[in-house]
Formats: sequence, C-alpha cells, structure tokens
Amino acid sequence: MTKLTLERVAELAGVSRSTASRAINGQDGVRPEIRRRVLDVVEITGFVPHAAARSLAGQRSNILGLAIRQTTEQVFSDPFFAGLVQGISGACNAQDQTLSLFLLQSADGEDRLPVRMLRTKLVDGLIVTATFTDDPLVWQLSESGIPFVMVGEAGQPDLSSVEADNDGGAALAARHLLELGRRHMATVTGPLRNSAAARRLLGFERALAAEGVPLDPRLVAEADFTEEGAYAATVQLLDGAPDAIFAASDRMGVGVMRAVKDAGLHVPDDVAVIGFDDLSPALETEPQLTTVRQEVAQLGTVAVDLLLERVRTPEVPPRRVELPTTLVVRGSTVPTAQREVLVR
Amino acid sequence: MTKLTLERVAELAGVSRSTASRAINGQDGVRPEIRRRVLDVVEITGFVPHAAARSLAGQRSNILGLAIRQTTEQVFSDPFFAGLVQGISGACNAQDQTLSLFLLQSADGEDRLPVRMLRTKLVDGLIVTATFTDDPLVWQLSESGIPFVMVGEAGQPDLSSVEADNDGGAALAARHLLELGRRHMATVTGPLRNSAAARRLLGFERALAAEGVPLDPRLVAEADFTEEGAYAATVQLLDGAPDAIFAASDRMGVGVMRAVKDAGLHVPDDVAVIGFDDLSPALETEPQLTTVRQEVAQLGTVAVDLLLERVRTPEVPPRRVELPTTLVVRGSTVPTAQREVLVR
DNA sequence: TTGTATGCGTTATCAT
DNA sequence: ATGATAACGCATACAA
Repeated sequence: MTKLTLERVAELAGVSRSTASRAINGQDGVRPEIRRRVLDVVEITGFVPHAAARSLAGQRSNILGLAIRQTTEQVFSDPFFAGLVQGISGACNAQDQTLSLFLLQSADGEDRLPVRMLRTKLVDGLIVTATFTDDPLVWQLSESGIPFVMVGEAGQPDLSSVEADNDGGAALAARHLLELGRRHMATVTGPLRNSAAARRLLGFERALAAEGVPLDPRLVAEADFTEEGAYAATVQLLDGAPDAIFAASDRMGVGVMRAVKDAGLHVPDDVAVIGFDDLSPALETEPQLTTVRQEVAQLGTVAVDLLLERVRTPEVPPRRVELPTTLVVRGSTVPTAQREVLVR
Repeated sequence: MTKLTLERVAELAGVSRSTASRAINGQDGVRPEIRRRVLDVVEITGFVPHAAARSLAGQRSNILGLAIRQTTEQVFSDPFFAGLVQGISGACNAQDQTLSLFLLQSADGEDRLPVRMLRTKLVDGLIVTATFTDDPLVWQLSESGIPFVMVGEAGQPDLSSVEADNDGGAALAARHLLELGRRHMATVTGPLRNSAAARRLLGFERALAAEGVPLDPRLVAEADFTEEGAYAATVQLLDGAPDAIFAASDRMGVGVMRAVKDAGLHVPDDVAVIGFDDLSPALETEPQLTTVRQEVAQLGTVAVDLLLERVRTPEVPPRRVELPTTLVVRGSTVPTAQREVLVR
C-alpha cells in the first residue's frame, strides 16, 4: 500500500494536488461536486495531512503552547488550573489546534523555553499563565515577537490578556458581608506578587472603605492559595476577632473554615466566610462556601480566541478581556433557612 | 536580517549545509575544528533548527504525547499525576523531546485522537495513563501501530509498560500491620476497574491470607481515590470495628484518618492507618501517614525511556518495567516515641 | 474553477 | 571528511 499523501488522494479523486488541498482546507473556489469527491476519498482512505509538511509549507503549525510557570505540584493541585486547562483544551479541539504543555519549572529551563519555542516554530503562539507582576518571561516573550497572550494581568501595556474582574468580584464579596451586618472584616490573600491576589485585596479594601468600614491592616493575612496556608493565616487572624473572612480562593476558603471551626467558632454565626472562584472545593465544606464565581473555563476559551487572533491577524492590536464575576450565596454566610433563592 | 536557517549558518561557518547539519546533530565524521566553527556560529546567532522541517526531512518530530484519559478535574487534583507529569516532563527535557498533552475527555474526542495523532505524525509516540483494564483506546492504538507505552497495567500482552509493584507494596503494608499485632484489617480500595487499585487489594488480601489472617470481605470498601470518597467508605467500614485500615492512596488515607478521628477514635492506638504513594498528602496529616512509597516521578522517567525505545528501535520487543516499593513508617501506625529510625 | 510550478528548512544518499 | 542533490508532504502564487 502506497503511502497516503495528498498526492495520492488527489489522484484517487481525479484532481490535482492543489485542488485537493483547497477542498480539504475548506477554501472556496472549488466546485461543490469536486469538493465532495475529494472529501469522499479523504473519508474513505482516512487521510490526515502530515503535520510537519503542512507546518513547513503553510508557515503555521496549528499548535498552541501553554506555558506554565508554577511547579508541577502547584499546578496539579489547583482546581483553578483544572478549569483553565479544561477551557483551553476544549477551545483548542474546537478550533482544530493542538495543545502543547510546557512546564517551566527548572531554573535553566526558564530561558531555554523562549529561545527554543520561538525559533523552532513549533508553536504558533503561547498562552502564559500565573506570572508575577514583573516576570522576566513576559518581556523575553514580547521581545522575541512570538504571539502570546496572558491569563492574568499583563505587566506590559500592549499585550492581549484575559482575567476575571478581580476588583469587582472582591467588591461583591465586601458588599455582601456588609449587607449581612458584618463590620470586622478580615481577609486571607493569595501571594501578593500575584496580580490577581493583589487586586482581590485591593477591591475588597476599596469597597469596604467606600462604605465607611475601612479594613484593619491587622486583619489582612497573606497566604499562598493553598488550604494549609490559609489555615495557618486564619489562626493568626482569629486573634483579631473578625466576624467575617474573605478568602481569595475557594481552596483557601476551605482552610479558613477549618481553622474557624477548630477554634470552636461557628460558621456563619460567629464568622461568615466567603471564597473566590466557585470551584469544587466550595461545595465540599459544611456549610457550603459562599463565593465569588469566576468563569474559569471561559477564561481558557477566551485565551485561545485571543491567541488565535494574534496569530492570524497580527496587525490588529492586542486587547484585554475582563470577565464578569457573580456572587454565589451559600451557607457559609447565610444559613440555608434564611436564604431566598438567590442563585438560579 | 536574513532569515536564520541552516543554510545561513553553514555559509557563516564556511561549510556546506550537510556538514553544518552533521556538526549540529552531533554526528561523527566531521573534523573537530570544523565542528567547533559551526557550533560557534550556532551559539552566536542563536540558531535553532526549524521543528517542522526537521520533522519532515528526518521522519521524526521529537514530540512525545501524553494521553490522559481522566477528566481534567481528576487529573488536576491528583498528586500522583503531579509527580508523574513532573517525571515525564523532566525526562523529555533531558532527552530533547517536547511534551504534548492530550486531554481525552469528550466522548467524540475518544476516537478522534487516535486517528488524528497517528496519521498526522505530530507525535513520535504516546504515553498512555490510567486506562481501565479493557480500555478500547489501547487496542485502537495497538492496531494503529503508533509506538506507545502504558503507565499502569497493559491490558494486552505485547506492550511496553511501567508500573509500581502494587502487589508487593500492598503486601508490605499488610505485613507491617500484622507485625504491629493488628488482626482486624480493613481496606479502602480505588476503583477496582483500575488495575492498580485491583492489584493493591489483591496483594493486601494475599499477604494477609498467607499469614492466616484472611481479610473479611465486609471490611473492604471501594472508593474513587479521592479524600471524600475514602471518608465515606471509612464511615461504613468503622461499623466493622477494624483495628487497621489500608488506604490504596495517600489522598484516600487522609480521608480515612479524618473519618476515624471524627468517629472519636485514635490513630494509631485504636486504628492504624496506612496509605500508598508517599506523596505530599501523607505529610499533611496528624500524625503523619505511614505509607507504601512508590517512585512516582521515576515512573514517568521510565515511561519516556520505554517510549523512546519503541520509537527508535521498533524491532526490539516491548517490555514491562515494575518499580519496587518501600515501606515508610510514620505516626499513623507507630507512635513517634516507639519508633526507631526506620527511614533514613 | 483548476492545474503547474516553486518553495518551506532540514535530513539522508551518494559522490567526491 | 565534505559537498551536491534529492527527497520529505504540503500550500500557494501564478498561469491557464
């Protein structure tokens, strides 16, 4: 059996390579009847174009890279990442792109990836996540000229990026707690080098201040987005006797609740707890965690869209997308009995 | 600035393309002096060969795929996976292979991946994880002829695969508990469709039976490798008043310990608990979890080695590697005070 | 609308 | 040891 190439398909369909190519790639300017014939042959033979050849000739690999700057341990224990990758992977499939993962953990890998990926032309573009506000990778990438988008804050101005409305979301949390009559708010933040963590703190502070209930600095504890970290932070915070704690992620919310309970306090009667994300951990607590929902998977979808935009039409300027957040009220702030149907 | 290609490098080094190529690829048959000159030019210019061109001409993409059959949610919350990917990724870097992730979650994706990946020649081979004993993907792959290796049990005979010695590990656990004088053993298993889960149960049972302490079927509960699942399973098991519980993973061990404690029982006095993996969750309990250690990252390393073996020398038959496990004694079976230095 | 011819950047074969 | 040259499989500008 002769190797199955475009040439062979064209032959079987009785057309030229170019026509076959056009038919297969859905370009127009090919008679419907001919197109059918070609596609039939493709169907029957199971032809799939050779990735490398296509890439070489077409100047495009149809591979998108996901550059991950956290340790594998972090990545693979963070439900946020699960949702994000879910979204990215789904969008890639839908757009016929292959997703390639790059773990950027090792010190030497840090400057190897840019050079390799960029020049090698393996990927058409990169989605970069979880950078810190002054991540060198970012300017390395922008210098290199490879198309890329950020999930999270773009340290630099002229970059495409997607992010949830962290300020707004945190403000939702703040106002919800205020409405419940809480006045001694505390918050467990993520690592403040992380812009999302910083903005959630900022949004929370501002919203409180706007209502004349300034946040006591002693009731702010920085943690690391893990349950354990949040637990430890909360233990400290409890000295200040807060009546509400805003955790910058659901996972941390779980830790906060555990600490509160272990201190012999009741949630929400003594301390109301609210998280951020609306991912699975929020449902695993008792009572369930009130939280600020962000559409994590959609973050991934948008990231892919933005990236393809940069890849396909480099001339249109980069843009930043900010996805809305919503409040999801559960038992950790309002006992079930007292709650109307606030969430559809 | 003219495009940086092999041609250009050759020109700058004053040699032919072929020589430049050989020098760069470390092939022999090129004078040391010449090689130096070429490599210098490479160094200075920062030349990196074009992936697609190399792939097209060389019949090899140097991309390895990791096919994941679990939901993203599962994958990104399982510390086992973190370690595995860590190992795989590291080995890929070390061997100059690019790692590409394929999430095989959607129903339609299931038969799309094989066809696409295989024919497209994008990857040289695939590492497949976490299949069930009769996973259709496995025979689809073996039919297709693409080189691949399994992490876990190979349903079929003639496949390369890596796995920890699950039977042996479970036996270690069993004997340890017996030595401690426990006689009413219980176990929380993983999903028994999963071969690793099945073997851990089997190994545990057998080792007990061999010592004349058969496992009471009522003291076996199947869970799903999650903490919550294990918690629920343990609640059931406790009715049978076991004095020791073997959890088929550390993560489940955490759930088991929580359940035991919540039942007002003491670990290890009332119930000894032992896990499997020796991953981070084992250290997060109080007391820390005794466990059967498997070298998760090495699993990944070996998988890559096996795969490259299949890719580069298809003629040598596939082989199965089984990695040894070791017992790591901690407080959940032996109080610190009573413990010698068993772990270095 | 279709076909022809050329180029993509590298490796591999075959001389030299 | 080195160089010329032919693949590799496809896309695309151009011609028809």
